[in-house]
Amino acid sequence: MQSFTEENYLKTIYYLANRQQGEVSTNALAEMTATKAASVTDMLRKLADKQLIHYKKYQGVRLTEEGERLALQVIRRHRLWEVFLVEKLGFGWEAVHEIAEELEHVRSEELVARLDTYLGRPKFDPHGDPIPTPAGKMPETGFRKLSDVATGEDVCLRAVLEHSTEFLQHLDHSNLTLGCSVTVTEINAFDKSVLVQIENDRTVFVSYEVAKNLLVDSH
Amino acid sequence: MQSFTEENYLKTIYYLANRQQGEVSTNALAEMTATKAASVTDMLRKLADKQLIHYKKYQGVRLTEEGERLALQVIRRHRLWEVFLVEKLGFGWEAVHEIAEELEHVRSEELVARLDTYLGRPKFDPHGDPIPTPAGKMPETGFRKLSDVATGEDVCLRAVLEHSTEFLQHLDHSNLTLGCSVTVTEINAFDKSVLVQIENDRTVFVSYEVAKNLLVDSH
DNA sequence: CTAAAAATTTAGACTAATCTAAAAATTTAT
DNA sequence: ATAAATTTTTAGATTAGTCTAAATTTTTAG
Ligand SMILES: [Mn+2]
Ligand SMILES: [Mn+2]
Ligand SMILES: [Mn+2]
Ligand SMILES: [Mn+2]
Repeated sequence: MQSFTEENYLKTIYYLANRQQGEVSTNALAEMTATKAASVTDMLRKLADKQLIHYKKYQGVRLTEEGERLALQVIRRHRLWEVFLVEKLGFGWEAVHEIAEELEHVRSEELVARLDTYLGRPKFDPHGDPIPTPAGKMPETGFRKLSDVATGEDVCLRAVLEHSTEFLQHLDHSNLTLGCSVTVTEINAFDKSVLVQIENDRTVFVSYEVAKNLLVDSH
Repeated sequence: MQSFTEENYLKTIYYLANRQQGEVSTNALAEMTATKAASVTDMLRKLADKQLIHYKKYQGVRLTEEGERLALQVIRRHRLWEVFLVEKLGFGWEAVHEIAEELEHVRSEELVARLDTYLGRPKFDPHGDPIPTPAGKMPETGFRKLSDVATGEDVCLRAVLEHSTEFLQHLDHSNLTLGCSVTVTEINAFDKSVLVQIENDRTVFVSYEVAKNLLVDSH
């Protein structure tokens, strides 16, 4: 059994490993967990002793199979709770992350299984992130960035890469909702901003910064 | 802001103070929290420093107003989550306490308020225990024990005093469900066991041990 | 009312998680 | 290829919560 702290480290290692390529560095972990590098080193030794990570001094860190399984269980719980908070309790998608950070540490297999059933076995969380399987596998999504879509293409908004309140509220104000169908009508050659038509209705302006953080697929 | 541990001590002090009369003893707390008396003493000093309890060495302990308010907030969260687990996720009433022990420590006013609304502002948890108000007051229930009911009286099952799995499952098997109306048809003079007729239908045998742990009211 | 028993507190130690400052290893740049 | 810069680890402390063993206070009983 792991502590809250150990679970948070495992989750963070998972995220960083999938953000960059190869081993995760001590400093990157220190920044993400808002601790100091010295503290991270101590924890890495502990996780290595428990066989949850591969760790050689000065060489960075990588999850073992068991470590990845545990990390994905935590992420599964996090994302299921986020679905609950949005779908059942009516929270906005910008408000749920903080609360899910706490709920994710309630470890009861039975609870997670029943919550999953209650929510209708969702495949994605409110931000479009895939929910890991009970067995501990992260589903692949073939999403690409809106900034990579060609003019005239008709795609479906699926996920956000940026989770900040400001970004999510900006999307709300622009009527850009996950699940909605958009057509790229124009791409500005200079600043790469795009105009998209939402659900064959109104057209909205999307800056390159925003388009880079929106994931879509082709229905 | 209190730690999980501090919240658990406050809650335990509240329960013990309302179980007996007067101050709560160090040993009673040690037993309830499954720690040693020496550890309790350390924590009592800390809670006293934070003005959450009245504490004089060797004299036992009592919650301050602020301490009681916090204890009741924890109990409110615990009981609301128990309602959620039974009503929404379909857990049996014997299975929810353990999980609620963890969920009760997720501190988000907004979460508790929304959960309360979502559940329909319940007044009682699955065991018939009253849910404290958001302001931190414990509602009074005028319940009395089934063992104190006279022959011929018609009452409603409202709560259990004993929360063990064995007891709760025994009630399930006897078709004794909270909310159901029972009439005492006979009281055995020797062992104080009673016969009750459930919902004007079948009659079941209730031992004195069980009757002492069932609370009822007169509709 | 004293002496034994019981309850409580103190003293000193341990673990988990963190920190700062200093040392060591690795990477980068001349 | 060496020196400088950066990253990482070690050393030594700190805090929360816990423990055992010993000391102290309160309660109970003769
Ligand atoms: Mn999140
Ligand atoms: Mn999310
Ligand atoms: Mn309970
Ligand atoms: Mn209960």
